[in-house]
Amino acid sequence: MADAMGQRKQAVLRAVTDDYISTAEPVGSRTIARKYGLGVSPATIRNEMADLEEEGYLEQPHASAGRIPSDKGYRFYVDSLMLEKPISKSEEVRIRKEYQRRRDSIISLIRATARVLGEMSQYASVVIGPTVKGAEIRHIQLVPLSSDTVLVVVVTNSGLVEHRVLTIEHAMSLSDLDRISWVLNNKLRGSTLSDMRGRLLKEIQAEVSAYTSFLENMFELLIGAMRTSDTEKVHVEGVMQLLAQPEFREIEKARPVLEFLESDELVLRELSASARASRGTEVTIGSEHALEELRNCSIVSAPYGPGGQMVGAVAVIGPTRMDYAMATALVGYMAEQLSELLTRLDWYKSAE
Amino acid sequence: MADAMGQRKQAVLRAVTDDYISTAEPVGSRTIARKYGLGVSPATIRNEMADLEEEGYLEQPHASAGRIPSDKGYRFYVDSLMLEKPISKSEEVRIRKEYQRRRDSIISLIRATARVLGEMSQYASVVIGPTVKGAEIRHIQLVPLSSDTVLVVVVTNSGLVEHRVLTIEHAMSLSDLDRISWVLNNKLRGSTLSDMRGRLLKEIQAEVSAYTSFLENMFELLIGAMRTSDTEKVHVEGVMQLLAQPEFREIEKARPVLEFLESDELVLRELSASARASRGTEVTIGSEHALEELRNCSIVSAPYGPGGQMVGAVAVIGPTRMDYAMATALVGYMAEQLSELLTRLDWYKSAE
DNA sequence: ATTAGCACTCCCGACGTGTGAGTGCTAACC
DNA sequence: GGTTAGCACTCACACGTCGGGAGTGCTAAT
Repeated sequence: MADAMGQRKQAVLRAVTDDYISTAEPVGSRTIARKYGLGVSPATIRNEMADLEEEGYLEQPHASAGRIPSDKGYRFYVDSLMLEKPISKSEEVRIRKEYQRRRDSIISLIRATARVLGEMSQYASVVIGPTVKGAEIRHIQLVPLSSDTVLVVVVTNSGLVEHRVLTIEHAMSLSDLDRISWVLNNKLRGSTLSDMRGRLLKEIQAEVSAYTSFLENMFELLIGAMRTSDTEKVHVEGVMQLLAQPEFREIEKARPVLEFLESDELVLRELSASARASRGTEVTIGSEHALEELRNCSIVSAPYGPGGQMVGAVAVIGPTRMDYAMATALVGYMAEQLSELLTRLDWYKSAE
Repeated sequence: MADAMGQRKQAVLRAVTDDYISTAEPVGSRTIARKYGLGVSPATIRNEMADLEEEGYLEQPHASAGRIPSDKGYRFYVDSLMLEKPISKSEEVRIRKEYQRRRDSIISLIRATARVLGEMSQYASVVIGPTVKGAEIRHIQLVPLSSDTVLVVVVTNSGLVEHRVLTIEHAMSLSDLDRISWVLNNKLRGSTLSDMRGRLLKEIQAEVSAYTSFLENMFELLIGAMRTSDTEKVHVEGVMQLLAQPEFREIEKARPVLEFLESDELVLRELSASARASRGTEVTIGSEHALEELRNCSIVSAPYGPGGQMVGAVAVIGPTRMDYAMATALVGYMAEQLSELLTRLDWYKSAE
């Protein structure tokens, strides 16, 4: 923090981290000297390592073991030491192929993203589906279900489809519903759901005055729905791979993470920050997490969305001993590709 | 199988199974004699147990341990020995409350079902969402997304909403799409998706002859979509609880089940039989499963659907040492409640 | 500043052993 | 003949001991 780290010390920290990431075993001075050509003896490495430990970059599981990086060490590694590891041509092809096949709905895309990310990273992956909150309304349709229920279907500009069942007091005929649908569409097309309550509500009520209370209920429902629907959009894959990692072999260690991943609410809260901020790929390491449950994990996340407007996030969750170079490259690429696809879906100029 | 089992032998088998289910420890003759008032000495119990073992109902983990039920033993227990354990009033209330809050869409219902089932059973739960296959079409809507894509939204009688993005060759105006939507609705309302290809396709093409190829593509897409969409409807909850069970404490034991639960395809294949057959609650025990991965598990499943027509299934997955009485009661009740809710949504007589 | 040498620490697996739970068998009992 | 008491036998498991090995920190020499 205070003084810049010497070149060799950085090399040692990088070597320790690289080695620990790939072997999961504490690494000793001898190993470093042998496998990484620093041209100095183990004793010298030992001195450097002792310094690094004192400064908080390394730690020792027990007195006679090798060193492993601390969270601070990983942080420095990610920020300054890590060598870029661009994704391979074959991976790229695999991803494109997968996306080619899943163009038929946004949900397919999201699910495919989660799956591919999980398989390729060998960690757990999370994808937060696009939020409806700020989205533009493209179409609203009322469909009668039973004598006292109506289904409200909303389509947004990015191809999202939300629907809710609305209970009504008085039976309404098909033509009534069609007429209301028609008015709604004319008034609402192009505005966002959040716009709905104010001015527009009044205008619409004026036009179909017979159904004031129906409309009020509907808006209430829709606005409420948009708030709660988010938790239904968390997609998790690859939990198994996470359990295959040596740090999670005893279930007691894995429990906190699994509990986190099982709770859509928690996942959403944790990642929504990253989804909104357009900071690009972001790494959060162990104790940097606000959540106690994640102190043994790292998360690599990136927001995505059409044309720079971020609507969701993709992420990989693994042990702090994660292959950060691979994960950042992969997450970044997936977010980029997904954004591009969404952009292509969304450039219809509300003509006519 | 051949001869009816003596009363006392049955009592012993029940005692062993009950005890093992609640303690997860092999149970010895002494325990039985003490905890379950059979009025005979341990030695007598030992003789009975030796017989039961010979007949294949019990087995011994190792020579000096107590007995545990074999799969055959569990089967007999489930079929003839198990005492009914109806769900408690408070559980009932909890379930009703939960359902009260989730009436706003079918997906909410399904998810709530999975969650409640998981929490209450303390095992993993699976819910297969309703299939669109045989459902009646209530509404079709075409919504333009970009200049070369159209979103097709289909609403079915049970309130299911499916949507797919369709790529088109020539740009189509909003009014064109509206007109086609209108024709489609008139023709298709009330028929099922499977009906679509034959007669109806021709009729519709005659009416809007300008868009022959568009319609063909759309039908193709929809029919394909309905086939593949199923795998998107598997909801799993409570994997954590499964891992908390003593038999899955070492991850190696849990891996097969977890792999099964992670693969929507496998889950669907395994449960779709139970979903279609209207046999009611069904129990499959360990080696009775066709899948090798499930040899350490039991599944309690029941189909659900509106008015006797089954469209999906709910299930609980646990170790073979599962509390079958609780699981069958719970699964049965949930399926019943869910069916009732769906029935209520679906009695609109296509008036007008 | 770097390195060789060395004593020291600590984890880990192997081995032996005792204990306790539970069995099967045999012989007595009703 | 079914039931029971008694007893020897068998394992799994927990516990303590004991080297071996890996890796360190320190000191003194280069």
